[in-house]
Amino acid sequence: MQNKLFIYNTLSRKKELFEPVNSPFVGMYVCGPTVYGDAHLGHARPAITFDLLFRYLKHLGYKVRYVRNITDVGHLVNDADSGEDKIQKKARLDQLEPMEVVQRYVNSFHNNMNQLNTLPPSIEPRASGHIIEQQQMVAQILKNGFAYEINGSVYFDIEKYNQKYNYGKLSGRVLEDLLNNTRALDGQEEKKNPFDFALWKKADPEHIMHWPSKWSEGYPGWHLECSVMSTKYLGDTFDIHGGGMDLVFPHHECEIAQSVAASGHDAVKYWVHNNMITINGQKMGKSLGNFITLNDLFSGENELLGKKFSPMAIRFFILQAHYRSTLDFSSDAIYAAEKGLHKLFAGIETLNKITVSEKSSVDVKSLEQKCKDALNDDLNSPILISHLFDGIKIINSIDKGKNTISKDDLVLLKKIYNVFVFDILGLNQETDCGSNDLLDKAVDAILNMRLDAKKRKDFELSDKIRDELFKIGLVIKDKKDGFEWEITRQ
RNA sequence: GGUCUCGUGGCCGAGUGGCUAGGCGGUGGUCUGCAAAACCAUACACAGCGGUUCGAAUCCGCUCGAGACCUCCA
Repeated sequence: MQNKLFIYNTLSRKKELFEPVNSPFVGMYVCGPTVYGDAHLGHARPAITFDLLFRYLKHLGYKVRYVRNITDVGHLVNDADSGEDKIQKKARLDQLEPMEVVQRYVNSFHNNMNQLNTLPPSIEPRASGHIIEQQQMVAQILKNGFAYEINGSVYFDIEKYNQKYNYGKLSGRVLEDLLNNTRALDGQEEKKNPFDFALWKKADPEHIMHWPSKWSEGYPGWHLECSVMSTKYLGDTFDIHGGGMDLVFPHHECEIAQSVAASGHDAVKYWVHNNMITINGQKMGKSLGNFITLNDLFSGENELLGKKFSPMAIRFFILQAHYRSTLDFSSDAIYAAEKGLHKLFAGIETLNKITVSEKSSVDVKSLEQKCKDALNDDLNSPILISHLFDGIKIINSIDKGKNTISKDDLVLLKKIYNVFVFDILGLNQETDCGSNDLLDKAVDAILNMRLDAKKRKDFELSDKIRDELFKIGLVIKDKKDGFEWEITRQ
């Protein structure tokens, strides 16, 4: 294996050599959204991070099955195990059928994910479609003695589990410490222990999303769906489980406990977590209300923005930071990313024009190696991008005649940009959305008249044309033998 | 309060015990009728104080500051 991918495993807190359980097959499960609102910038991060991983693993030749769930039931608004279902709440507020809410936001999510050019997962299972499987897992955990039933609800018995296994190994928590520092929460009377969590919850009379079971008319607990759906589609033991860092505790910790309690062994080999996007240094999140939806970013309709940003600018913005670092949002930061992306694509256009020589005065092979090394080092996309910018400098120097490139090297150089920029980073060149054939011809006609004016040295007229076009959003770029123009984004 | 993470130049953001990160912005230049765009070249940094070391921004300790998780959260 020439490529050795190292990936940071939250479980060991180390970068580990990636070796699939059953090579060349790779199973990857990523926690998807709870669909009760439009996706915001925070949702874009795991989507893009694991899209990058998905693409890179495929590039390395693995057969990857990528499963990302849709949570359409079971998450509660308030305290753990009491309170109202988020989707139900939203349905009540909007006077919609719960599944209507789900469908609306699933559609919106898919649309946003397409805009960001993330590849669709291989399987996108929904919690509501796996109620029976979840009940089966609850039964198995009960049978194994790590859960108890009370008043029609079933709770996971943390203390019992911790006697035999280690609850807290993912998040580095110690159960005793947790117990000593518990906040007082309401609605926990039924539980033996505050850290016990619901596997099955009896529905209150007003609760409209519920299913029959042998314990009660109720609904599944909020950690269960991932344990169930990941192993159902990826097998008892699979390679990668991903998600946001905020899910490490308690969500993923509980998932581990459930899986181990049910099957006796861990299901996941590598736990991979992306960090948060912050705004003014603080986590962007639904509950804090400081989030910006992707739709707002793309349309510019937000006070914080002052300008709209293309999906690719957002994608590039996220890829310019390492996935395990926080990334601070600001309009300026995304603007900078957008400009950088423009420069990258301009360089690639130049690459497609440069001419070959007998020999190369540049080292293309080492550029390729640096790009590979960057990704192999825990998906270091910012380093990869910095090398790609170095390459752009080389491309420009060849174009200007300061360096030369051989035919073979040019082929390789083009391959590098195709593979890394388009295939792996998943960037694409967006077509000008406002552009069309008629507009192209009209602007060309005007600019040809401007060219005539310039030849007559009628600069007053030519400048006026340039200024007027600029005002309506067109930038004119004069060239030695003509002109180019493009639409500026507002 | 407990556990953990982080503090890099105007901004975003890599990295690391000795070798330029990169992008945006700034400045200077090439180009241009002038601009713009593009390209080239540059300056600006490692929170503070100690310690380890031939050498630390990088390791250790302390101080200050910010944040995450402990409740749904990507």
